Formats: sequence, structure tokens, C-alpha cells
Amino acid sequence: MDQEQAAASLAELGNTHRLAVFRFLVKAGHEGALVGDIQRALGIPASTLSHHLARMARVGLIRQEKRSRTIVCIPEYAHLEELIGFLREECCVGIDKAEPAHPAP
Amino acid sequence: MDQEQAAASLAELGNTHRLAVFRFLVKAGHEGALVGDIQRALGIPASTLSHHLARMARVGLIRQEKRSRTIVCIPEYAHLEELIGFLREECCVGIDKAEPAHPAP
DNA sequence: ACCATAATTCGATAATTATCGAACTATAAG
DNA sequence: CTTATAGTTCGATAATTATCGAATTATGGT
Repeated sequence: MDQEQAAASLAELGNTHRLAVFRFLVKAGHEGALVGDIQRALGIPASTLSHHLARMARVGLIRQEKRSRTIVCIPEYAHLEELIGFLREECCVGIDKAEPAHPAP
Repeated sequence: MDQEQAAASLAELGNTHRLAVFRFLVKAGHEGALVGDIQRALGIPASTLSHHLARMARVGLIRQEKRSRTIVCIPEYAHLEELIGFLREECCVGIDKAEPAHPAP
């Protein structure tokens, strides 16, 4: 994951509604949740939620699968892992230079 | 770190300029770097950079220490660690429910 | 065919964020 | 005291993002 992608994903998670949605989906597990479920659980107006879901899907944070009339939203764990990996590299580059707060085993 | 704080920090990192600044500071290490150094290294106009630095400091991603005429910017590693911790909790809640891609030791 | 449900798209508006030159403040050096 | 340097603040504008009702599309059930 490059800097552009990382920034894009971070920006999407950097919104309370979208972060709440993502948390909800992660709790829902690999089966995901329907748009309507999210809507009822979080009380976000349908069109607003749709907007946020589209953005999250655009950067690869979630995946949307159509099941007849409904749409299942599934969190992309691998994507989050990559994002965390990117941040961790950032973090650890400098952390050993001095004051080793996290002594490597 | 609660959801509000996490979202705020993620939003700040979710901007290419600020993410570049943060990476630069992490590489600089615990001694940090001067505003002017960042400015010259990344080629961001002074007033724009000042704006971004203020935002990053506001959410605790960096710390700014005045040294006579100059200002040292230091990355708050602990803050990033907390943020990563928050994301990791998110991620791992659902990851074991099925398809254990990351088998716990 | 008709109605209900699920969700998106449209469209208009509000709110936030980004950008950057110019003016300003603070400090150091001569 | 004057000048130079480091950085911020101001102010104005552009660009992006957020919000949400209304209209629309798609599908299933009766």
C-alpha cells in the first residue's frame, strides 16, 4: 500500500459515521450486514448512509455484494491489515532511534 | 482512545500533505525537525504547512516545542500506537469468527 | 399487473477543509 | 536600533465533503 492509498483509506475512516459503520461491520463478522441493518442500527438516513458506504467501497475498506433485493456489506479485513501495516512501519522507523519505549524482544 | 478521538486522528492522517509530514517526522526520530526543515524538505508553502501542523498538534499526533526563534515538531509515537491499537481491536473482533486468516498463537 | 421493500441516484444546500500571499510577532544578530 | 530569520495569523477564495428529501431502479411477493 502506497502513501496515496493509505491517506485515502485513513480519510474514509476519519469520519465518525463511517468509523461507526466499519466497527459495526467488523462486529458483524465475515458474513457482513445488510445496508438496512446498518441503517436501523446506527440511525443514519438512507441516502446519507449510501453515500458513506460508496466511499468506503471505493477505497476498498468494504465490499458490497448484491443478494436479490438486499446488499450485503462486508469489511475487508485484509485491507485494514495492510493499512495498519503501513502505519506500523511509519511508527517503528523512528522508535528505536532513541528512548526505546518498545524494546524489541 | 475513544471513537471520536480515533476518527479525529485518522482524519488528520488522511491527508497526503499531513501524512507526508508525519512520515518525515517519524524518520527524523525523537529529536523531531524544525518547521523550516519540513517546509524545505516537502516544498509546502509556509502558511499552508503551519495550518496542517496546527491541526496535527490539536489532535495530539505531534508536539511542538519552541526553541528561541525556531519550533521543533516531534511525532507522538504513543499517540500513533494508541491509534493502531484502536484499529487493531476493531479488526480482530471479527477476524476469528470465521476464516481465521491470522491464527492466534 | 400491482404493491411493498431495499437501496441508489439526483439535486440542492450547508459545512468543513485546503490553499497561499500578505501582514504580523517574536527573537537573534550586528 | 536596525535588520534578518522563523513562524504564525489573517483574510479571502477554491475545493471538497456532508446532509437528506424526493425521485428512481430493482426485485419479490400476492
